[in-house]
Amino acid sequence: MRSPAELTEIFRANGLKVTPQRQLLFRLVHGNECHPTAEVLFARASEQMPGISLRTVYQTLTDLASMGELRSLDLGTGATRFDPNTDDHHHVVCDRCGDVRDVYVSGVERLPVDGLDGFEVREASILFTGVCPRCAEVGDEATPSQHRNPSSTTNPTTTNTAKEKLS
Amino acid sequence: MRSPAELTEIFRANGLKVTPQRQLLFRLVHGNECHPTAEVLFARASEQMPGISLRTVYQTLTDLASMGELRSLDLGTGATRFDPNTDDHHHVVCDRCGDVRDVYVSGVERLPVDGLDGFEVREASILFTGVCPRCAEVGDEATPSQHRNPSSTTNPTTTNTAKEKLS
DNA sequence: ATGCTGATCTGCACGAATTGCGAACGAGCA
DNA sequence: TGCTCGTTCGCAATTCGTGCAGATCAGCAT
Repeated sequence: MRSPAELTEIFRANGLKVTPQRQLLFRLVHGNECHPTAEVLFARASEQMPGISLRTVYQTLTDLASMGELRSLDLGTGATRFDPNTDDHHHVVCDRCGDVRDVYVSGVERLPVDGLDGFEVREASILFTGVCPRCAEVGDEATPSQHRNPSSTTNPTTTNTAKEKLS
Repeated sequence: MRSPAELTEIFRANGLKVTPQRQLLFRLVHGNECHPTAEVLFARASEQMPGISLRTVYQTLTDLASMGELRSLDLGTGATRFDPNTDDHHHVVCDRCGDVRDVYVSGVERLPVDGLDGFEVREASILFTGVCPRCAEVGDEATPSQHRNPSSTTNPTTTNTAKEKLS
C-alpha cells in the first residue's frame, strides 16, 4: 500500500475528499503488518481521535480496498482483516493465538489441479494454519477445544497438507 | 463421510443417542456434493421433518465435524459450508453463482514457502476462485450469488458517486 | 475571507450467521 | 414400564457489517 501522502494525492486526484479521519487511517494502516480488523483499527484510531465512528473506519477501509490500495482478507478468524501488503502473497494463521503472517509461495499457478472440469480459475489463495514460534515455545497445553463428545473417533480430522518444514 | 448406517453405529458406540433428527441429517449430508450451508440443510430437513430446529441442525453438524466425519468450510461466501468429503482436497468457488466444487491438488506440501520463519505449518488449504462452466456460458449478465460477499473487486454497490471511476 | 454544495461522518437501527441457555422431551437401558 | 441424562427446541444474545438520514465539513468559487 502507498504512503499516507501518496494516498492523499490519489484521493484528491479522484475527487475524493481528504478528511482527518481518512488521514488517520492512512497512517494506522500503512506498513501495519498485524493484519488488523476494523475493530482493532477503530480502537487505535479512537486513541488519537476520540469520537471517530466505527462506521467511518469500515467505510474508509472498504474504500481503500476497492481502490486496490489495501487487501481485505477472510481468514476464517471471524472478522475481516486488512492487509496493506498488496503483493501476490498468502497467509499463515496461528491456531492458538490467531496471529497472522504474510508468506510467499512460488509455483502456485503451476500446481496440477484435478477436478476443475471447465472451471476457469482466476485466483488461488492459500491459507496455512499451524503454530507460531511464540506459541510453540509456551507448550502444548492449548488443545483445540472438543465439543460435548468425550470419546469420539480417533481419526484426526484432516491434518494432511503441507506437513511443515518447507521454507 | 461414512454412511448413515455407519454413523449410527459410531454414534451409539460412543454413547451418543441416535435420534430421528440426527438420522435425517446423516442422510441429507451423506454424499451431498453441494457443500450446503446449515440453513440449506435446515430447509431440506424441514421438508421431511417439519418442526426440526435450526439449532439442532447446527448442533449435529458441528458434532459431525468435531468427530471428523464432516468438514466445515469457510469459503468466504458468508456462511459456513459443510462437506462430507473428508479426503485431502481443496475448493473452487464460482464468483458469479457461488457454486463450490472439490478439486484435488498434488504437490502442495512441496511448495516452497517463504516467510514462515519458525512457524510450524500443519495444514494448507487452497481456495480457487473463478467462473464455473455454466456461468461462463451465460456471459456477463449473470448476477452474483445472493450471499453477501466481502470481496472488493466488484462495484461498490450503491451511492458512491466519485468513487465509481476508481475500480 | 466567506459562502456553497455535495461528499463525509456519525449514530442508530437492522440483518445475517451463530451460539448460550433453560425447560421440555425422549432414546436406551434396567 | 419407568428412569435418567443426553437431546431438542425456541428464543435471547452476540458478532460482524451495512443502510439510512441528518449534521458536518473539505475544497472550490467568489
